[in-house]
Amino acid sequence: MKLTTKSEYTLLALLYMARQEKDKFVKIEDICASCDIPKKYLELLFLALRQNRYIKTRRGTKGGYMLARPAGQITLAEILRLMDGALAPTESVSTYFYSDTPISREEKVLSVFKEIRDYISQRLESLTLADLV
Amino acid sequence: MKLTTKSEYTLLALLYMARQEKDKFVKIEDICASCDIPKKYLELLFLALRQNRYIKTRRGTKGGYMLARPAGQITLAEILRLMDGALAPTESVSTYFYSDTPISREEKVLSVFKEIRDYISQRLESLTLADLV
DNA sequence: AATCTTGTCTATAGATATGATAGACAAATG
DNA sequence: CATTTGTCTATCATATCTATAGACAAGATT
Repeated sequence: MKLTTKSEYTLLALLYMARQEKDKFVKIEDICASCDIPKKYLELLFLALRQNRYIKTRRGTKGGYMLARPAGQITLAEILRLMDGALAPTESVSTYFYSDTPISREEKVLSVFKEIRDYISQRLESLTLADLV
Repeated sequence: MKLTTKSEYTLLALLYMARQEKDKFVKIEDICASCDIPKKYLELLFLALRQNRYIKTRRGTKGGYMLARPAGQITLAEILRLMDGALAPTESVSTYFYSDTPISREEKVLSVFKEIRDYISQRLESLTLADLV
């Protein structure tokens, strides 16, 4: 688990959108100005958000971005996973990891890391954008 | 928080030492062979451990490394912090961070991250090497 | 004393990840 | 058809991570 500016920028931008009136497209320019994010970089992040159906867009004058689903249906966990990968503190306890390495024989170590992983997941899955506005 | 091989290697090595009979110096060679860690790399990690008084050493034949304190007095938290830095999920909620950035105005986001940070710290501070052997 | 063994320390190299930018292209609007 | 705004791929600079090299220091053995 390493949350980078990708997650931070994305969260800021999504919360900005969540605060807009319903069905209003907001320009990336506005978000960048308000949240102090480099425009070209946020475009890249939005590309991923759009391809994963978290936001929808329209081009041209009057174009922009808006949430594709109600804020209450977008969890923090899915956003952070999309932007910065698995929430587990180490690869060795990431859900789809398996290999017979020395650390995989340290059962007690692994179980602590798994406990932490589960706590983080549950906490972040229980929160939606609506909870954070 | 990003746990890398530094933390994993270090933990493996410390646990190996914790399992030895008391007052026995163990050669880095042995640890590397047993835990599958590159020797030169582990030397580097041990340097930090030694400078921070977690292990003590002796050179020459019959030399090697051993824990400088009882395993029950070395917490997981201090080792992981030493090797991979702050346990907070993001810089923005790391203890000595302050700056007036957009994220610092998102109180609810920050408080979730702080909650996670506190959970991780408490969990890891409550565990010592002795608990993991 | 000479030599072997093992740890100390600084420098550096290669690979990967992160943060950011450039620019050609596509579609909506007036 | 010109302007505006989003789409997408490529690329770059910097930082971080993993690992190695090599000169040096000190304890052990003979």
